[in-house]
Amino acid sequence: MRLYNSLTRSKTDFVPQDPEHVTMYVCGPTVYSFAHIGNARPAVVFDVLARLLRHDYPKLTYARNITDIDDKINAAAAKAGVEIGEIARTYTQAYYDDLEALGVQPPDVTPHVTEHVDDIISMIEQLIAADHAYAAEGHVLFNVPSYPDYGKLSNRDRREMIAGARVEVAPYKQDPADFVLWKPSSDDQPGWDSPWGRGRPGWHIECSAMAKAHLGETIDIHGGGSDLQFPHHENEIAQSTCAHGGATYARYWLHNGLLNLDGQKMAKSVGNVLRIRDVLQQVPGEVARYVLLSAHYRQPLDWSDEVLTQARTTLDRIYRALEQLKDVEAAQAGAPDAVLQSLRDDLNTPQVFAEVSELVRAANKAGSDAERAAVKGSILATGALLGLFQADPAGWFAGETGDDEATEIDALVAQRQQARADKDFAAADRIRDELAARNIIIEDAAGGVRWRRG
RNA sequence: GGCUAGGUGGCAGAGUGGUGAUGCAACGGAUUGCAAAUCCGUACUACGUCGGUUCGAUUCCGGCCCUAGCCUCCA
Repeated sequence: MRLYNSLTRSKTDFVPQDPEHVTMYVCGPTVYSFAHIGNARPAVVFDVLARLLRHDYPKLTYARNITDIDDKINAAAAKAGVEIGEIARTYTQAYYDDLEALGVQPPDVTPHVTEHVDDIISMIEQLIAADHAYAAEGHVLFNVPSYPDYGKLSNRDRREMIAGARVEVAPYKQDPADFVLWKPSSDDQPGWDSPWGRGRPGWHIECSAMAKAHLGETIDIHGGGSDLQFPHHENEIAQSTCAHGGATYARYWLHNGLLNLDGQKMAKSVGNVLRIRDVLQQVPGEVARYVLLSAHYRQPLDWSDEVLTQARTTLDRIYRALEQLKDVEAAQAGAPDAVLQSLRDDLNTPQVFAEVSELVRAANKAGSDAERAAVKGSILATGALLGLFQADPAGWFAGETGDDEATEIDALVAQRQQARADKDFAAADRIRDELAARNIIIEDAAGGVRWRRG
């Protein structure tokens, strides 16, 4: 498997430190509001990577955190007049629900910051003991000059950053680039007792502490959005490396490209957010998932109604082929080599979709039962790696149709079939028009009639 | 201003130093009671721009233009 490592800015062979046990950590959300579709991209992309790693290696431990201590959560709670925990719980559950709808398998571990405050405190103590951090006015700060490699991941020169003059200068900082590991809480703010008084962790330390707690000092793969490369991941590297006596923190850094809406990145801070649940009102989760995988994960992805429509059309075509094969038992052959090779080439999902379309054509042309069984097995096995194509085809085409309505439609379709058998095409077309008016499209396939939502 | 990605046919989107993926849309044909679907085929003179290297560049190198991201919270 080859992966593009942001740290070396090159595609390299992936060699796990322990081939018997691969470890991966992905930055999860801060739960202060509903997740938007851009937040879904890393979840979906790294879900596919996790599936591939499980396919290729005997064991994977995949951790994706929930950041449930954050000043934005505090602000949301204050605004809503509820406890912090309630905000965190509400949006954590919403995140789980949204991802489930997108076919994302739960990671092996979902660490919460609130459960790791002790780990955070002890890591900060280690950093202070090693002279990489210092306490000042109730804060604890990481001393950036103490780590000469700082800036390596984001290819940034410290002096130039300071020249940018956008770093916050605070009187208690020894160096303008120093960042907060721990900060004091006022009485009305959530806080935890610590050697430096009652306070709460800064933004970056939680990932370092949780990765260590669940995956050890050196992890194989660390993923997240490209906007986290600096400062978040840079700071994680500094903290973890310095706390662990120089041990490598993450061996492969993977960053997904951002999602654009109207040519601009989608972000809560920009205000052009499209929530996952808004998208799910519009299309099935699988359509959204297909769109998220339709561009290479490192490329920017423009979200629009057009790409949703195209994804739906493509999935219709795939499910149509599977529907034709519904009476064929799929061969247990696994995904085709071409598919595996494409996925192992830095997760080239667009290439995989090209291969899927070849499979679909082969399915539509297949003459023998053996061929049909083989190609069905290939499509389903490919889909299992992508988290797609696993739905029941009839259910896919019925969409949101209720059982009662489906029964009624089935009856009308049967009537039309009888009319056609009687060569009463006027009656048959009348029924078809009637259904068309309800946005139901009839397809007279070789093996029988099929109907779908238009 | 610094750093990092990109700029591919009507749209989406891979990829490659020399036989121009794939899907959608378009067009023609087969099939069909008619449609839809499916299959076959065609086309769009596709690779931001100007130079360089090369027998040959969309693919390598350099300049320029443009876009997005990061440099501050952000997936």
